[in-house]
Amino acid sequence: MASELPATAWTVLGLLSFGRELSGYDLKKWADNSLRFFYWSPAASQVYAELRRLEKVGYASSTVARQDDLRNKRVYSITDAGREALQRWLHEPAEPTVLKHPTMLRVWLGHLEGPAALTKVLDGHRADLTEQLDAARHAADHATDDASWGAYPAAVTRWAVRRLESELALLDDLERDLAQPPTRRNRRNK
Amino acid sequence: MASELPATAWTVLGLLSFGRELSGYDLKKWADNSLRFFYWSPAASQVYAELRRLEKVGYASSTVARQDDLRNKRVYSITDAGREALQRWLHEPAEPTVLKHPTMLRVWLGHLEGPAALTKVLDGHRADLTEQLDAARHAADHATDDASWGAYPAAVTRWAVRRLESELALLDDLERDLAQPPTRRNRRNK
DNA sequence: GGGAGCATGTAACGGGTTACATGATTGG
DNA sequence: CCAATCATGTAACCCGTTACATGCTCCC
Repeated sequence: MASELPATAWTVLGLLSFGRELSGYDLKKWADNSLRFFYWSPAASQVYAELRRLEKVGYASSTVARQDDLRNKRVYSITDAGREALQRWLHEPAEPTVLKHPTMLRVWLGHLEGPAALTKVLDGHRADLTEQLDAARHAADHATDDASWGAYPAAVTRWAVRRLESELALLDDLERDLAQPPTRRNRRNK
Repeated sequence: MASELPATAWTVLGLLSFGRELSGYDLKKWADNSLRFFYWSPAASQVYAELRRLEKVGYASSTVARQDDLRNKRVYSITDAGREALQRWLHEPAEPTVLKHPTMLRVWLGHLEGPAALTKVLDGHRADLTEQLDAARHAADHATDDASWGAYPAAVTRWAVRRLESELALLDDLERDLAQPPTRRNRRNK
């Protein structure tokens, strides 16, 4: 059973499932400003590769759209078979969530460094987070106003915003914890 | 400059940096009940491969410890060069955090399904989260009581617990949001 | 003139996974 | 006796990345 196709193929097919005709270039752009906030954005070359694969198995079809005179691009749309396959995939149990947090790994190795260096690491991370939060807020506002992608993507981008906000809060908690770690005794009882 | 070694090598070396002599088997176990809560746990075969690599570049050294008569295992320890290299690595800017959330991907594709199927997906995810939370709490309690790994790993496991708790809260928020999405109008102004 | 955006790819590489093999010991 | 745990690896595979190539058009 397994999965029939790699994760990237499903996400690309997912992008197509909103009913638009999109080129590889478009797909990469949409991935960059929606998918990346809760999943990830494949390399451009990978997008093209998956599109060719999807077409080969009949889940997508393409036509060449000439726009001006010599400007050509190949646009893809999802097929009925593709939509069905995607639905089947949705019903399978979700793969485990992946969280790979290099900053926490560095904190975890704090004994090599001491508190001073850690503060620097944490500050850097906080800066990254606020930057991401900003981008996510823009995406969420846009998705909330522009109804054309539907309610679900909008809700998910708002989720992404709240997630980043709570990551920031978690960072503060961590710093407090490092300054004043709980012990067996003073641990609030669960 | 880049990174000299793959991420797994640094995490394995990190495990070794706590000063114990550990076998590949041990390493895999420690990864499973600490690292995996905020980073990830490499396959056993990968652990052995990285250990051989670390030894080749002089960041770890190994000796064969025979325990009974014929039970042998190869135990590794970090070298001075290894500790220095690890410290250098800590100082480089952290790689971006990776979050790959298959459940949110499914919600994002909610238009293929409708609310009923989504509830099932979300319930499944909630079950996963509570299970993980349970495991994380055990790890955190253990790390808080057993001082032998030091304060930093303990603080990070507690961070992991809080993170999972807030993920659960975020799930509730998402469900409320899906039931009653904000619009341009009623959006709290920011 | 040149950089940015549009548009699509190829080639090489490697990190990490799964599946499998082996064999010993311990405990129900 | 069999399953689980200890303990270590090999082989095949492939997903996905980086680096690179190409060429057009628009705009400063």
